[in-house]
Amino acid sequence: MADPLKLQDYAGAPAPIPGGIAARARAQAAPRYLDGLNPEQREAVETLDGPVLVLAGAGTGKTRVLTTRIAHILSLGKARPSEILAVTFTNKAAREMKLRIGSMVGEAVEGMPWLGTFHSIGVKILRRHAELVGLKSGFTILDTDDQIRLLKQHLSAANIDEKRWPARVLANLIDGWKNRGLTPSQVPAGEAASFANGRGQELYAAYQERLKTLNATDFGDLLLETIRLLREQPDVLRQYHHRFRYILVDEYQDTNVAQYMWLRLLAQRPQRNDLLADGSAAATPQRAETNLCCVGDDDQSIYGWRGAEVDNILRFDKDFPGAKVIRLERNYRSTGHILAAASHLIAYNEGRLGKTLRTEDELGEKVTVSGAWDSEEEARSVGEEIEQLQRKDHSLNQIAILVRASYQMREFEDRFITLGLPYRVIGGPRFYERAEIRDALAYLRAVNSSADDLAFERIINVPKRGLGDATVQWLHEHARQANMSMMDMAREVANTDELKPKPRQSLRDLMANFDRWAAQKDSLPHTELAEMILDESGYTDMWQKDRSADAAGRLDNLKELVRSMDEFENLQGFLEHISLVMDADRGEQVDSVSIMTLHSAKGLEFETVFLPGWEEGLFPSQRSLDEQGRAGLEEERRLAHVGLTRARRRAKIFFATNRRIHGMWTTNIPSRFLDELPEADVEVTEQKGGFSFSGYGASRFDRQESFGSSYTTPGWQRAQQRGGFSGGGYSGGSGSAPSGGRWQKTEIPDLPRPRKGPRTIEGELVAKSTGTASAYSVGDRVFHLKFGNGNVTFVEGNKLTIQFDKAGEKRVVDSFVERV
DNA sequence: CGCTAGTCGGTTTTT
DNA sequence: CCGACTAGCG
Repeated sequence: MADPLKLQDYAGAPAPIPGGIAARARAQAAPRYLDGLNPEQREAVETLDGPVLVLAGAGTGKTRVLTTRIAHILSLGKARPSEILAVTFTNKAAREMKLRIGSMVGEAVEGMPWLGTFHSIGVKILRRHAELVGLKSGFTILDTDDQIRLLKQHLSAANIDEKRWPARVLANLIDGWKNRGLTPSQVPAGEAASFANGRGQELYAAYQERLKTLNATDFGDLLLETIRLLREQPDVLRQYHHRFRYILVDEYQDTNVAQYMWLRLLAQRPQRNDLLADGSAAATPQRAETNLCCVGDDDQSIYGWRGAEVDNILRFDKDFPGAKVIRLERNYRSTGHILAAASHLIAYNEGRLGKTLRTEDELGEKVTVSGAWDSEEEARSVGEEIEQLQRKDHSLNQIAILVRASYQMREFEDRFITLGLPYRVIGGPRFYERAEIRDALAYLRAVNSSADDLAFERIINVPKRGLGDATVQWLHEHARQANMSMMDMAREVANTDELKPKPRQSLRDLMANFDRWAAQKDSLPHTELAEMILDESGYTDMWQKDRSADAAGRLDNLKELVRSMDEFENLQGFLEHISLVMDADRGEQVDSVSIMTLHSAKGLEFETVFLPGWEEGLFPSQRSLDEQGRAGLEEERRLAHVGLTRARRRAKIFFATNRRIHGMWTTNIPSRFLDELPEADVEVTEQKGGFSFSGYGASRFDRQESFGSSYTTPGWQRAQQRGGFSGGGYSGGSGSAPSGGRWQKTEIPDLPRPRKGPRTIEGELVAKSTGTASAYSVGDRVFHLKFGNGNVTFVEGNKLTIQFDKAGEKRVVDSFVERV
């Protein structure tokens, strides 16, 4: 620690006398960090003893309460930084919390080793006591990809047809069991039977067995094994009970059963007598208290589908008797109309604790609802509105488009590319999940430990070096028989004539490389080692030769990876943390519109939020309804609530009558959520008398005959053929065959619709053209970030028409391309 | 072994 | 429509 003295100062001593006086003195000085908290927030910060549940509605200062509470504990000397357990769900949240605590208490935050995600804290505990659960402390953590590859091996070993019973499905099943804290023997018979004719449980058990031999865990084990450890080793449990004087949990509504069990073990301390074994425990009066503080919002629980149990938060006061429940209902984010709309909507949910959000802000703009004929027009409207805002000097960084499903994004991307409107897509594959990163890591893992079969297998033929399935299979079997790692087996067999000459030579070269790298592992700085490995293995070369659009990006990612290794002491340290902590937080500084899913928007806020796709079937998602029934609907509604409450000043909802999903045109009716918005806070735009606010029976958004302008979209043409949209848009028929179902997919034969791009939008394009001649001319070879390489075929002002090698013909603004 | 043409199946995402 | 995965050929 950089400055132990300062740390001591904050921490105080457990003994009551010096800390007490100092604390009182500080309290009288009315610590500055408490300034500006409202009474409820203050109560949440100052109620330190016993279980506390803080129900923090959207925008009510949840993180502030959490961080201030920690600062408060520290400055009162109630606990040392190392005696506080603070749990979040994501690394991002943990980082942010650390940052904010740091800004209040300074370096003391560096002494908080127990601030992190459930998983990272689980690892920390497990590494210390690994032998007690049958692991060695250097165990590796497998991610989903490794997990699936391992399961594939098991499936083929068990002679199970992978077509019928995919490894993916089994992985999900096992994950689900682990989320619920179930070990193989605890899996309910009925569920185990659902996979491979009742062999699910057996496979789960075999998989766990295999993990132990590999000295590996998957993500679920990080929780499950910790639970097992704490249950089976009372001494260890006592040690942590003693250590953690205060426990704080963020986003409690997202906890799953395993996390809940984990938490309860740590938080539900035995009564005081049990603790008196330790001398210092007797000295402090509240030792036996469960100083647990959970912060969450049942109305923002949107991860039920991956095991989160809203129930955990709903019954908190039963689990922790005497719990104090504090509601934070003053919203500091959104204007009146937005908040009213969101509150009214969420009130339709039955399973909730119930909060009433208030704001002292002005009413502001009403939430707008706009209809569009199809998703293309929807994207066009959103684009126009954004450009209007842009003209009024609104920052694009303060604008977000929040969609239900990621396939909705493309439409906006296409449109924004045409307009030359900068945007960024948030989410998508995360940094460490990208193939190139995983490959690079596999090389490093294999060099670091010759026992890491999974890593070795991943890169044995990447780049292609003539070591295909046959060779890998051979190595696999023989390594297993000889009870040695694949790498060791490979090293041996490379010098015999058991393999055909070609693979043998390849293998020999590869192993020579590995030996050389391993020899330099300790002498060379690990970043240099990494660069060397990536170069000499031919991996960098492979991407440099690749001419696809994302190859450049991948090379950047690799550079980024090597850069990020700098922060670690050595290769070992880097690899230990990488599997848990690696995520791309490379904040683009360019002013741009954010496009993301509603899920990934949780916790964020923007001045203006666009919410497209509010249609039955899409939002609420039909699948959610089918699979989860009412619970599914309520979760979708919470998602809508999350979406609306992301907006500070403007929320703009859209729905499209026609949408192309997977190449099929579907006709949808407006979302029921639209009917659940309060009339007084909503403004329906861009319709000429079509919408009548007729109460909740017949949707007031159902009737759509009256969009005035002329449209050339397929949906419109189809509608005209059919004679308009009477009948509420339910019918999905193509005109010939009658359609039964409401969500019937309808294939439209290729109508003579205008070619995508130029024609329908010519007017706008010309109007926006800068007039200055483009620096490009016909025939130029250019590179585009999204579309890759192509040739310019037409130039008009700053707009280029480009024939891309892979993506086909597109029209883009010239600032989006560069010459190659 | 590696490439390519065909099939299949497509919410939401963290660790 | 578009990507991921596989069977089957060179």
